[in-house]
Amino acid sequence: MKKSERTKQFIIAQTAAIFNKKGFAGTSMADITGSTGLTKGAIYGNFANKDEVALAAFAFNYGQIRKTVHVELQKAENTREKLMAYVSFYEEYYPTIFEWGGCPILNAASDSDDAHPLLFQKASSALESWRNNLISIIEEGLSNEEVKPEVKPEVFADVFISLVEGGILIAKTLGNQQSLLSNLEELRKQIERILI
Amino acid sequence: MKKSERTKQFIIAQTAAIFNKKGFAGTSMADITGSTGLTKGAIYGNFANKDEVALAAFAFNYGQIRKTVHVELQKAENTREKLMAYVSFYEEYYPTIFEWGGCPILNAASDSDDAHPLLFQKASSALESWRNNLISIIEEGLSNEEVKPEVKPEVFADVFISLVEGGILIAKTLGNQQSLLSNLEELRKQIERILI
DNA sequence: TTGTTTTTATACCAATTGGTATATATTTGT
DNA sequence: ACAAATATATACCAATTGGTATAAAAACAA
Repeated sequence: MKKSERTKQFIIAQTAAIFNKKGFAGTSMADITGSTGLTKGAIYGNFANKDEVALAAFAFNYGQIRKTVHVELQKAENTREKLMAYVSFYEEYYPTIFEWGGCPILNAASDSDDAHPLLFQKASSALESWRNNLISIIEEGLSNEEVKPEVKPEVFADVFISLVEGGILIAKTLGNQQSLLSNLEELRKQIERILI
Repeated sequence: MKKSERTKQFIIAQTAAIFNKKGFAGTSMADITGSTGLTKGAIYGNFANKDEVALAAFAFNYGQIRKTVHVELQKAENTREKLMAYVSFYEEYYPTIFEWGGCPILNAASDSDDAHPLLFQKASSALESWRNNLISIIEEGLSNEEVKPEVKPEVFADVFISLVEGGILIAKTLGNQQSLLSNLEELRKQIERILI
């Protein structure tokens, strides 16, 4: 790995949480140089502009979560285990997610919807891919006769995502983890309810 | 109503949607003077600083929703009708909410959590009061024997809020209203499920 | 080790940021 | 209608914004 690539990764790692917490407009180049200890010369030598750092930071934040979920998902062997793997992931990692400023998809989507179309598109794609993955799991469950035939995959996927993101939002805003934990427990029940 | 108060209300009305869409850091004084047609002199003659305009804009956005929900809620006579009134409100007004940049509580909470403690506190209070209102409705339903005794008010309130806010988030991010509408339909079913 | 390429620090830039002093208009109470 | 109070426009401010040219320093290939 060349020096430039290492520096790039270092900059991303140092600024990812800042962008997630303060948003695109709220994060300045001074924040970036400050948190990395590098100068503007180094930043602009590795990134074309602030936008590219923000985009890379989002990809990093999202990638961390994606990667970890993927590992949990690999262990799962049927529909129940796959859906429950998501729940377990959030039960286990929510303190880390909170430390990093909350869910990057929620943050990036509501931060950039009107101001930063490129970042918004990335957030949108990330959410869509999560949703599509849930839909696939349920569709597979339907054809395997693990899921009740009247279940609509899209509808359940949206409820699923809402209980997770809503739980994070409430817990972070009210400062009580319990709201997320009880949402996850409720999600468990709703998963059981759609299974045969 | 004095001139200053009228101007104040005018500034708030013109900037409320901008703050909701672009966030605190993303909205500049130039945005405020631009959208009102007034100069800095006029703005700073009526508000101490940008913070106060942002705070007033949030209060306005939240107040609009609160007021309209309150009207719908007045017509309701029992637990079912009260809970359903919320659902009907969102079914009816979601196009307006989207035009204004989405739910002000969600936006303000995720915009200000790390950057602007005062605004975050307002968003937090707003969410708490919504949650408390739902809890009260369910508690009353419990003592009236309209709600099944095993129902936990806090848990259901969190699920309720999550389905609404999650639906808004998904619909706005993916550009499909259907996710919100199906969440609201699902919420209706979940309300029926806790009723006796 | 040397010569070339790449990476970084410094110093600078114009534009914009939030904010203020003040003088001129405009309301307002009488 | 008139004087006092209030509100607004203009011109300005220092600080910060994102970004660039350039020269020194470090990494790299031979």
